[in-house]
Parts: sequence; C-alpha cells; structure tokens
Amino acid sequence: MSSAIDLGEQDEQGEEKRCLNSELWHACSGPLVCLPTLGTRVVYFPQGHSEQVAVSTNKEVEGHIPNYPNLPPQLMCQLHNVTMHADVETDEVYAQMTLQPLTPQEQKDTFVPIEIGIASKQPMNYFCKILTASDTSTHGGFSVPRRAAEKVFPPLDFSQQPPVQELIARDIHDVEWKFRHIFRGQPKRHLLTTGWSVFVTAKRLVAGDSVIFIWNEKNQLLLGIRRASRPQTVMPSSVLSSDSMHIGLLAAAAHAAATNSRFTIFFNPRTCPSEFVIPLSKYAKAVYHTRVSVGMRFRMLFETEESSVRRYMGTITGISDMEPLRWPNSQWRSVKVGWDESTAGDRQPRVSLWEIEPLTTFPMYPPLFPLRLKRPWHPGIPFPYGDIEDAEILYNSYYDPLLYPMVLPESPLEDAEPEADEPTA
Amino acid sequence: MSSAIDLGEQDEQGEEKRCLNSELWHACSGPLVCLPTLGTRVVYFPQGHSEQVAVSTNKEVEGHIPNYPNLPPQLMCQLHNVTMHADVETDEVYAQMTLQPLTPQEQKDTFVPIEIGIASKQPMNYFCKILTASDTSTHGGFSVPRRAAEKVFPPLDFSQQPPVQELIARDIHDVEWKFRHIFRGQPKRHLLTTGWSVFVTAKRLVAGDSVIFIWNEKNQLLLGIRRASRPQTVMPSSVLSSDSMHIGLLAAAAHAAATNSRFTIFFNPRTCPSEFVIPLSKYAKAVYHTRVSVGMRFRMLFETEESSVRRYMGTITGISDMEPLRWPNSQWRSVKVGWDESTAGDRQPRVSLWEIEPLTTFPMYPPLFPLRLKRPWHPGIPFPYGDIEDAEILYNSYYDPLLYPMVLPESPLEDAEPEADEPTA
DNA sequence: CTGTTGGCGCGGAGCCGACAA
DNA sequence: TTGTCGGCTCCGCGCCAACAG
Repeated sequence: MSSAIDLGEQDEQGEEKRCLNSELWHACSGPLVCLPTLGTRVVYFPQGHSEQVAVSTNKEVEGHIPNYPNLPPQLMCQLHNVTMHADVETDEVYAQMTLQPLTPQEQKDTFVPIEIGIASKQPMNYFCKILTASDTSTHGGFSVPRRAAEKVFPPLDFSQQPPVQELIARDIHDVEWKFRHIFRGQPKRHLLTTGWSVFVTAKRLVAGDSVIFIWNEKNQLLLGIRRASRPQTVMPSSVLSSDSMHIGLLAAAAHAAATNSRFTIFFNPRTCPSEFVIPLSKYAKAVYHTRVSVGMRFRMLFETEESSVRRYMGTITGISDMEPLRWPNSQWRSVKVGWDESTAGDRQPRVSLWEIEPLTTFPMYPPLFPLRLKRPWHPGIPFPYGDIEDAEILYNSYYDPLLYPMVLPESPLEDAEPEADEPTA
Repeated sequence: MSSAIDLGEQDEQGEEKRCLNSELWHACSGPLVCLPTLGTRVVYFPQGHSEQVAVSTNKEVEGHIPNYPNLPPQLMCQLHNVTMHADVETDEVYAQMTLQPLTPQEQKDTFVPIEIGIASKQPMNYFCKILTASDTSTHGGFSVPRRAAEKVFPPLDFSQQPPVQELIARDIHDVEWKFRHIFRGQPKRHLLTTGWSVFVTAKRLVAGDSVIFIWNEKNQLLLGIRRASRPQTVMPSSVLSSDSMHIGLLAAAAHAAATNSRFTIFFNPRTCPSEFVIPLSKYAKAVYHTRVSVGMRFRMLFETEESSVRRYMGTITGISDMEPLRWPNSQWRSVKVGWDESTAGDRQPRVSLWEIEPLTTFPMYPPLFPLRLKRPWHPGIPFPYGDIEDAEILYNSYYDPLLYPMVLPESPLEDAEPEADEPTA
C-alpha cells in the first residue's frame, strides 16, 4: 500500500509504481537525509533502529528484552536493495533497505570505497512554505510567496488582465493535481485558487504543515507535503506490541548476522532521530580518522522549520557507552555533548562521531605504509577508550581508510559467546 | 492513541479513557468474538498470532524465520490483563492481553475451571444496517429500517406533525453525535437527517460499511461502525518489516516462555482469521473430550453480513499437522475439512477442534476415578495421532476436564532441546 | 510583501415527497 | 417497506479587493 521508487534491483515485494523522481522523496525527507548507495557496504546500528521503533510507537521499552550476544552494536552489511516509499494514506516518506551481514571472509577482503552515499541532491528550483491559517481555511486559496512563484512556477502571460494559468503538479504517488494560478489583488500577489481546497482536504493538511513545489529539469511540476506534527505519528499498536517490535528487530538482525542472510529494515527519515544505516566509508572516516576529546568544540547540522540547514555549536562533555550493559563498546551516541544555545529543545544530549564536525582539527599523520588493523572495532574486544569513562582524549587512529585499503577482522564472531536467551541484569 | 476499556487491573500503558460500555466493543467485534476472562488460564497459539500478522500486513512470511524449539505450538498462560481498545483514526476494534506462561509447578497445580470466557453478550436492543449508496451520498440522510427504529430509538411524539426528536449517540471513543430523527414521507418512514452527513464524513464511511445502534439498560444510545473492506486494512509497513514482526512475536513468546515472564499481544477480531488465545477449559474440552474421525460431519458457526450468526456444514477430510516441520504436534488447524456449499469463499480448509461442533456425538464414558494424565499435550511427545497422517479415527481421551481436575505435566520443558537459532530445512 | 477579513455569488449539501422495487 | 430520484432552498465554499503589519 505504498508507492515505491526503486533504486536498483528488482523489488522483492512486487511494488507496482516506480520511476518517480527521487527529488521529491528527498525534498520531503529533508536536506540532511542521505541514503547509502546500492551495492555498497554499510554499517547498521540496532540501537538506532530501536530508537526509531520507540519514536514511531511512542513507547519506550517496558518489558524485558532478551540479549543477543552475537549481535554487535555495529553490523557491517552489504546493501542489496534501497527503495523509496510513501505511505498511501499519509504520504509519510520512508525507505526500505535489504541488508546482508558480511561473512568473515568478505570483511577480510573489504576495501573501503570512497563514495559516501547518494548525495541528497536538493533540487534548485523548489520552495517550501509552512501553511498559514489562511492557506488552510475554507475561506480562500493559497498565497504564494513572490520569489517562490517566480522561481518555480512557469511564467505568467502578463498581457492578460489579470494574468492566469493552470498549473498541473504531480504528488509523490504520481497523482495529478490542478490549480488555478492567478496574479491579482492590491498589492498584486500570486495565488492558487481553484483546486487548492480539494488538495488541502484530500491530504488533510492543517496550518503548520508544509508544502513543497519543485520544478525539475524535465519541466515537471512536483508537489510534496511535510506534516508539522512530529509527535505521535502512526501508532500501529493494534498489530504488535512495541516490546515485540523491539525484540523482532533485534532477533531479525541477530538471526541474519548468525546465518549471513538478508534482512529488511524500514527507515523513516521524518521520525527517526538519527540515521542507523550509514555508509561504511563514512563510519570508518569518523571512527578512525577523527580525534575528539572532552572539551573540544564542534558543529553539527540541523534542519530548520523552513527545510533549510543551519549549524549549531556545542562542546564535547564526555565519551562513553550509552548503554554499557546491553551495548558495550558501541559507537552509537558515544559522545556526550552540551549545546551552546539554551533553546536546545529536541537536540540530543548524545551524538555519534559521524554526525559532528570537530572544530579544532589536528594535523594528520599518514602512516608510511598501510597499517594492518587487528580487529579495530570488533565488538568483543574493547576500544582504545572502551574502559575509560569520560576519557580526556580520544583518538582512534591516524589510519585513513579513504586513502588506504582497510583490513578488517578475520573472524568477527570467533570469540563471541553462543547466542542465548537470558536476562540482561 | 486509542480508547481503552479496562476489564481488570491497572492498565500498564496509562490509557486515559475507560468505563465505556463493552457492549459496543462486542457489537463491533461481531457475535462470535469471545474474550477470555481476566485471571483465568488460557492457551496461546503462536501460529494463530502469526496468521493475524500475516493478514494485517497483507504479507506472508518471505524471508527465513529462525526456529524457537522451546516455544511449544500451544502455550499455557495466566491471563493478567485484558483491555478493549479502538483505533482513534479508524475505530478498528482490538484487544490487548498480557499473558504469563505458567511455570511447571503452576501447570502441575492447575485445575481446569468451568468458565469458558466472557460470553459475547449481544445486547437486546440493537440493530446493524449495511449502508446503501443513498445512506452515504451527500444527497440525503439515513433511512432507518422501521423495526430497528421502533426497537432501539426512543419513541417519537406522534402528536407532532411530523414527529421529530433529537437523538444523541455516543461512539466507542465516548464522543457524542447528534442526529435529527424524523418520521415523514409518503409512505411514512424513519429518517436521520441533520447531523448524519457529518458523521459519515468524519468516520469516512462508504456504501457497504455498517452502523450499529444500541439502546442499553442505562438508557444510553451507543453508535458503532464496522467497515466492509476486509482486505488490506492497516499497513504499518513503514515501521517494521513483516518478517521482523513474525520473528518478533515468536521471539517475544519464546523469551517469555523461557523466563516465565509476561508478554503482551494484540488481538484484532475483525482481521484475525481465528482466535489465538482461548480459555484453557475450552481447549481441554475440545482436545480431550471430543472424538473426531475422517468422514465425520460437523457444524461450525459463521458470521453473516448482517452481523448475525449462521451454521455451515462440512465433513472432516483429514487430521494432520498443518506445518509438520515448524510446528509438529500442533492442535492449530489440525483438522482438514470440506464444506458442503460450493460458495466456501473465505471459509478455511483447516480448522481447530474447538471451532467445530461434531454432529455424531459418541456417548461419554466418565472414568471411575480421576485419571492422572502424564503430560497429555506436551509438545515434546507425540499425540495419539501425532505420527498418523489423515488418521481414520481420532479420540483423545474420555477424560473430562470439566468434571474432574486435570493434572498437568510436571515439567513441560525438561526434555526440550536447548534454544538455538538455526535454519529449519 | 503577505496574512487576515468583509463582501458576495453560486454551486452543491441537504430536506422534501414522488415513485417503484 | 425502503432505495433512489427530481425538485427546491439555503448555507457556506471560495473568489475578490481592502486593509494592516
């Protein structure tokens, strides 16, 4: 029950619609969302996946979750499939990925590629407007900001009085919507009148939601929506308990890791606090190439309400495991931070290394020869700072995996305990 | 995001609304739905739970699902909580249950109680009408069947011309809806006019859906809906893959069974093909008290479109495991049947013993003294017909657990294999 | 430049009985 | 008994410019 944009091989689930311009999907997802490239190697974080489920179901884990000792906090995988989707009911965008954990041999043979994912190619001719009360009321139409209209709408014929034209825009399901675009009033302004209210009604838009218009290279007008209400989106509680969902994602990943078989995940960019499938190269660069220490200043990108990007500044206050018992030696949100601005409403108190940009860059010392790293991030053995709470200085390695091939552990599972189903504490 | 009707102890999830008349929930669920009683012992069937997920997500299991050898096909549990809910968006009814697998000691001490669940007390003064095209069009109101109006609506004052009154009905979320009830036209008929269309719009009703009006003992008018479209209800595919959901429910139940801890399930009576949590007494009566054989005739209750009940006749064509590899010795849909009427559209080709009513009843031979059954339905040891495909005659026991206490296996897990995460085939 | 409001006209929501099934 | 339709009325959707921020 969703439209799909297939980025690669055959979609396993027989989705029908494809070939929709992925610009619209990315525009709806936001400027910071970046999907990994099909066929490349990625790192999957069960903790991040769990966070998404917790946000989606609006419930933290309540019951007891079994341990999966063979499931590392970061799981290297081959990305076999990436498809973009949009919920038919709500137009909520999400991506489906098919991952396959790498065998020890594959990990050994791995060379970290250079590419770091599909750049979130924000289209040039687009605009995003937050709907006002007037835009969504039944009293009138949609007031188009002047610059927006001139940039993304076809030019009006100003010989007419008033200048009018019909706009045809396609939404993410490839459905056509027609609007009357008129330039009138005193002072003059661009308006969408006829056709606008049926769109608002059909999409159930309210003041505070946003619409996105895109004029792409093929001279097509695309139309997307983004809902304001972050809290409590879908609540599929009537299907499966949230505890079972948490167990399900962990057990599915653990099973796939144990058997080197494929598993499928969904990524909801609008609800998910942080991406939990990232390119291996991005991970390697951040973990082995970056030196961070307590007190260090950093920048981090955030999305604004108007769908643009701004930087927030902060200071690293600690480096430690987020969940030492369940996920020891995890890179997920291992950096504790404080934010400069007091209005740090939804900014997390913990971030991951690849999310931030340290300000004080140390000079790099490339090694004289390719360094062989003996299981540099094996979950079974501690990190350099693995036992240090709030370490003073952390530097992972001078080794640059983007410049030199990275040698990976020969057998990441060889000293792990047999998988059991036991309580944590 | 749902209303809840609490049947017992404190709801763990902090739901706010309660105390709604459960008559409405049962009316919306259908006349055959019967929830087990709080505090009693029940039998949980992972296979049935899996069926519900498959129907809800509209996807069969595609990937590979790990085995859970310690999870028996029928799991005896204590029922700690039962709450009735309705989805806020769709009014879809569902129940939440908290189950706790019994310890070997508890199973040993079990006496099968007599009660067999909350009788689905269909209220007396109610009616259910399938909406016509005229009922749902914007052209007019709702045509009330004469008998229905006279039975469940307050009597009109026929001294007026025409007789009119205002009806106030509460839906399952306790929201008030007001309607103008008038008796007019030539010939005279009961109609709901003002207020009806806003209800149809708000609930997104279409022709084919049903409405239910109930006049309960407290002189309250209740109003429920039932949607016609059985196929593809909610599709929460954007949260968790259906494979992960299947794994999740199995892993959650297996973990709870291994640790004797509580787990939570949701039951959707409108989408679920068969109830997968049934009272222990009902199970025991069907499995130990009933003799069935190939060729035997039986009756089974089904719900009609008009929310009433009718019997369909059929013949038993075989008795065997539905999924011999994954669920050996399972009572779930162990009876293969053929239906008399060729229009057996959605009637399953396999049913469970407790769903049918054999027509040829053998005389009962109560034992002279309480019979001690050594693990009569332990999953690790075969049933009397466990190795027989399409057995000619099956009789489980003359022992009647409703008349005599049933002695249960001392340790249902003692000879099970250690839990592993291995492929099936 | 753009959000909101008063004015107002017209299309469809919605009430009615007439039919017929 | 009740589903659908033509007729009719009137409410409110929706187009317009006038403001003001």
